[in-house]
Amino acid sequence: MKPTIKEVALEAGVSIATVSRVLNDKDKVKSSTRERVKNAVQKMNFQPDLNARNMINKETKTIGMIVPDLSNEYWAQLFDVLQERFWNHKYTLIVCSTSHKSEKETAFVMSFIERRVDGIIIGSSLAGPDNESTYDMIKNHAIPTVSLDPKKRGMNSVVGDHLQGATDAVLHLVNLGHQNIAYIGGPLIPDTRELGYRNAFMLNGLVVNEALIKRGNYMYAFQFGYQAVSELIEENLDFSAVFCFNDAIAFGVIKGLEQHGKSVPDDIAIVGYDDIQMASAFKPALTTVRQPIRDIGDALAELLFESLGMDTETLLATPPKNISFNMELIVRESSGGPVSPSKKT
Amino acid sequence: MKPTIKEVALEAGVSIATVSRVLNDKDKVKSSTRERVKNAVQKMNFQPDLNARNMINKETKTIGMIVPDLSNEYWAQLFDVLQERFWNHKYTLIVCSTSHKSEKETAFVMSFIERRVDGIIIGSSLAGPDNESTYDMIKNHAIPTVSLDPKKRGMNSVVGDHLQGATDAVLHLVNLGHQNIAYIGGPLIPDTRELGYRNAFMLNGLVVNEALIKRGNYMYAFQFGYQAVSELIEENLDFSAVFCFNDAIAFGVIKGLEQHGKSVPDDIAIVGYDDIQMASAFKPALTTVRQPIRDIGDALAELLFESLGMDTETLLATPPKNISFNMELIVRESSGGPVSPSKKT
DNA sequence: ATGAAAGCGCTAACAG
DNA sequence: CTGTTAGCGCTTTCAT
Repeated sequence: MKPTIKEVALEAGVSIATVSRVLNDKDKVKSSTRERVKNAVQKMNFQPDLNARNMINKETKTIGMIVPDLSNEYWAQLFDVLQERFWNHKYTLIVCSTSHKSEKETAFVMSFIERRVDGIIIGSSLAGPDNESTYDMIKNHAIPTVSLDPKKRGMNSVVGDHLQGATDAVLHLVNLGHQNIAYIGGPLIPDTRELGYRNAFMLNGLVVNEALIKRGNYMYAFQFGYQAVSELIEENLDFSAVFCFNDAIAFGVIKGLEQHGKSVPDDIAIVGYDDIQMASAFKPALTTVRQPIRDIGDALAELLFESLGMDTETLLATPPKNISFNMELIVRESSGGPVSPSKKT
Repeated sequence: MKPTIKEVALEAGVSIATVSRVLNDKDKVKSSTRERVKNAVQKMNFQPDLNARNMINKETKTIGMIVPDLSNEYWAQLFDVLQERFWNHKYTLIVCSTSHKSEKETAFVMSFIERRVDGIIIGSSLAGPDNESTYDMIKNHAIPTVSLDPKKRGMNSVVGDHLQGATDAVLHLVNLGHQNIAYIGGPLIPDTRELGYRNAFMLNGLVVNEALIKRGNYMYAFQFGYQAVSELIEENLDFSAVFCFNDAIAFGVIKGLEQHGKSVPDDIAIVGYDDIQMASAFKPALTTVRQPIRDIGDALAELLFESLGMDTETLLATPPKNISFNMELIVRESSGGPVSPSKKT
């Protein structure tokens, strides 16, 4: 058995209170006794039990985070940024990946509550009836939360302005002369990127061909893109460009296109979203929309820390903050650019 | 404040012991009282505090996992597989990403000990003096551990047979007629893949040109590959093929090669390692060595559960198990194949 | 079948 | 400065 504070006290010939004191060095302790205690701690290889501590402090120094898919580089990187931030404040970040299954989200939140996490970060945002109760649970337990989705039920949120990002992306394609632009979406509902897609059409007085929109609650983004574009081709639809929900889907789309003898960007222009590492390396290099992950992570952490410092009353009374970040269109080969992203109608 | 068992007991008009009983439905409780308690629980939205429970049960239902880099798809996928397995057994998996910094490994292990995790999974395996103490700490505290590195200090381990995998990969290149094969390694020391590389040379009576080996403790695999191959070119070295530690590096290498006007596989043949999703989509499609992630994850989980069920004495007395998995060479375009992987000298 | 009471390992008053 | 004591929220004997 691991040694407890009692054993250490015995070894050092002091009371457990004194041991506790040198451990937390709050109260004054005579330096000679302090030394004795420290030696005992060292000798017995003692590590205080964080859980026992937390029970008293009414906090767990733990943050729970839910993401839709950790294999997605965007989420992996965001996690990295956040883990770093929280670690510096002695918090442990627990991630749970839902693999786009909404029932899991609820289960994860329940487990977070059982574990008494100090805060929650919601990265996924699936639709469905389950979720209402999920958010209610969080509200009921008054747990500081930041969502990565816009204005979700009065929660704090940090979001990319995907309406702007998607609009820019599709505008770029329109400016290149494309009229029949397909959209291969993600599992999000509602999807701001789709809105941006429609917005770009509206701005140009164009009409969206609904048949050119594919949505899906997929498991593997890459495969989904591959499959969706294959359907588009097999349905004999006329399109000269595809805007994709994210880069992984875009890669799948490109692969699918090539498999069907189409070349990118000569036959079909492609724009992705996220600007993951591989985007610039891919052949053709991917035109995409870059998310400022670091900034998003920093803002998120800051917002959560703010809430963490409040008592329940203040927390409940404070209106949620919604922070938004601009997205940047990166033009590369896959869209048949280069064209300046600012070159609007 | 969240309701405690006391409040529930009051509400239901029973003692806390009874509430505890229906919560764990161990002892017999009259069905009428059980109902009353259940209603109270429901009404007050009560969730028992897992930490308080764990304090008594001497377990935390938590497993700590350390990986070198979560943005690496291999680790992300392995985490996914493991999270699923452990979740089914009511365990929470905490991942920590070291970003290849060995000091972090020690820090994470210490935090795991403080949190009294029930088990540890070590995915990274960095060299350096720090690590000795890290492993000693785990040993001292008698925490069930499975390493993803071979035979590390008498620990359980589940590993891919990278000696075999790398040997096959390089043999493939040799069979294709290459003699000057560079190796761009990873942060691991010792590195079995490098050994496989050397082994393939030995098997063919060839001599390794040490100048063609690049190693590095990098942050971003892709960039490292890019940079390493650029150095190779700038140093004016003669090589016609590159074997890479992983696929992300391979992509960087290909990018770097193209940037210097070399074409893959016509000028230079490339073989990667891992077979991540993108490998088949990349242009040229990447010849690589596939790791059986699912199998590795399953074996790992099983091994850890086995240890979890032992008392300290048995645990310490049980000799470590070392499970190894075969790797599979997947021949695609980047090596200038196709050649059957079994076609040896 | 149920309640009272003794802790789990630790911190935080409260006395000396 | 340091020891004693009362809990944190829960499980688990031991009685009843």
